Amino acid sequence: MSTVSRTFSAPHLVNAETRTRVLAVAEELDYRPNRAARSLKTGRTNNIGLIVPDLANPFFSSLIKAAQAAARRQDYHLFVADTDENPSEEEELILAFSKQVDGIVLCGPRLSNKALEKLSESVSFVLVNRLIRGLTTVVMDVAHGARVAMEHLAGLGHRRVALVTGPAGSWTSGEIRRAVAEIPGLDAVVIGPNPPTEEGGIAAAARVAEAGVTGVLAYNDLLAIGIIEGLEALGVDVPGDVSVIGFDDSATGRLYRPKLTTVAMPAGAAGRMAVDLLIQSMSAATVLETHLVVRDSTAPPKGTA
Amino acid sequence: MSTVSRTFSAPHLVNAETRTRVLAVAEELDYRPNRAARSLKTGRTNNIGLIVPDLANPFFSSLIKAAQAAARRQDYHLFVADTDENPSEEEELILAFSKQVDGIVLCGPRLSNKALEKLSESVSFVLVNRLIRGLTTVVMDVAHGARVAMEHLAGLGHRRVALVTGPAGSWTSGEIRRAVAEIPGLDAVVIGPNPPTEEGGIAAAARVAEAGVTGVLAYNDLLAIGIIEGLEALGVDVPGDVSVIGFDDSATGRLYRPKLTTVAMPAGAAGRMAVDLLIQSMSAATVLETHLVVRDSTAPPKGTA
DNA sequence: GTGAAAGCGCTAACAG
DNA sequence: CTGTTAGCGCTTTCAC
Repeated sequence: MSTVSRTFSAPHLVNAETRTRVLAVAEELDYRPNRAARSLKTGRTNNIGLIVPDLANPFFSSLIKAAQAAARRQDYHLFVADTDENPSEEEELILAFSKQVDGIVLCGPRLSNKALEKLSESVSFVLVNRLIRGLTTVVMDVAHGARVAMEHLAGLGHRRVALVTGPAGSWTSGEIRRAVAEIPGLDAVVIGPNPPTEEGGIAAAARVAEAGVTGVLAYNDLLAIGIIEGLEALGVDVPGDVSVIGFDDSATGRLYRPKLTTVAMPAGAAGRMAVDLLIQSMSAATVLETHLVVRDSTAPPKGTA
Repeated sequence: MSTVSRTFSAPHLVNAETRTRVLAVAEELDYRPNRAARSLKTGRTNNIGLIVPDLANPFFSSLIKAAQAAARRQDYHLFVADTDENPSEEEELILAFSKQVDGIVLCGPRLSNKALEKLSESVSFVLVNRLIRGLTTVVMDVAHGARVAMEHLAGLGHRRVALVTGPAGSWTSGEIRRAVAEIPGLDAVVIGPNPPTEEGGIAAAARVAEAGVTGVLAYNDLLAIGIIEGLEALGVDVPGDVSVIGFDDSATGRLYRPKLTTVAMPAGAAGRMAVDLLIQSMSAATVLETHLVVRDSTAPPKGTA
């Protein structure tokens, strides 16, 4: 019995010939170790939980895809769940997962620092795009992305711009806002918080139009596209009258017309890293780079040419 | 000890007052039942596996989102995995999941009927968009969608059309092809199989252009968009020279310019139903309706107006 | 309505 | 290198 156990979980401890025999019989009997029993004994599950605000958001899809692949390579399975941008659901999910996983990758958490610190006592987790001292994190350098985006607009001649922020409680949204506020000599009006969706953008478009700006940086591509849709419905041309930049470099933005200028975010890399950190139970604070992809939704302001 | 157990898994068997006391102490001790131990004893896990060909495909994202919500409502957790369109990976995943879930939702499986029937002896699963006698299935009426799409093209005056099919092994792709072949008096050239991605579409565009057709029905929106991109790169205007229809009604297609005419697919409903069927361990063959959404990528052929 | 006891399938000392 | 043994935390008869 122990020999069988060892054959599966520590093959090097068993004679090669015996091992082959065990494997052969296992195959014949269609035997596979029961993971529940193994977890019960070892306390480890070989499962990872992944919690995101919105499963349907393409940014998180890429992240999940990469995370799943990374987990699978190391014989881990991935639970996924969606909080619907709802902090209390987030907490419930963490609790529900906690006994069933070795750790949780929490993406764009909306819970407070305090709540997160408290929870981290009972489950180990890796935070993606949220920075809390003492917790393992993978963040993207959105501040840099925001600065480059604003420089791009300034370089084109834009002087008065809008920052259309994302959900309240989003760390990246706050970072972007902070970075923009610190750019010397920039006149940026802040519009938000907004739901990070196309609808959110359409709703924000009126406020953008009223703000009398010629450039817009939006929290993500979906929001940016919504803004463009809303603006065009109001008779404002993009990029003729107003330039718009998003975040994420999503396929939707790339295929949209005008092709969206956007800050590329390494979603896949983040998913992969988070899973790897969790499995190696390393603590670290990793910063991933971002860069601007200039396409057709930005141009010099009217009257410049 | 048993009383505590009963308090959590069969509360009605325990005195209301005792129950309250147990719950209070549990709360204080931060106690939550260990699911691994429970599974070990009961043989049930309260977990469901969900396997899709591509996690990053928005069609599957919607399906997953709905499936997760349905599972969560019934206190089930969802494992997800991505086969990368690879049948052998699909089989491995099924096997890897089998001991850890009560059932598997298999979306757009690429394995053979025989392999699937064999596997169904050791795990219970629900098939989405694949019809096999005796297995529980949720399929979308893509044949109807294809017919309506072709009627739409015919109604606009198109006589010679192309059907750009999806991956080999895809049941929906086969269904669409069959349905199209059976439409009387329709001259349809079949181009495929193709990977169901934008790149696949770009690659297929040349063959579409050579085929001398004025209308195209593509396996999904991604492929349709790729075809449009490829066609326009070749100087062919959509819908001026060629009309294009996709399948899925994805956000990307809705936002793309020209706004894509497409066959709407009830991805969310399918995910929800599949999970519900699995949990109720019902066997059934459910057919979900599809409908055509006419937008801007279709128009009468040149010289008709 | 509650407690006592057995056992789910595995792993991890430990002895041989 | 292999076998023996105890026990992970729960559920489920079976008594009471």
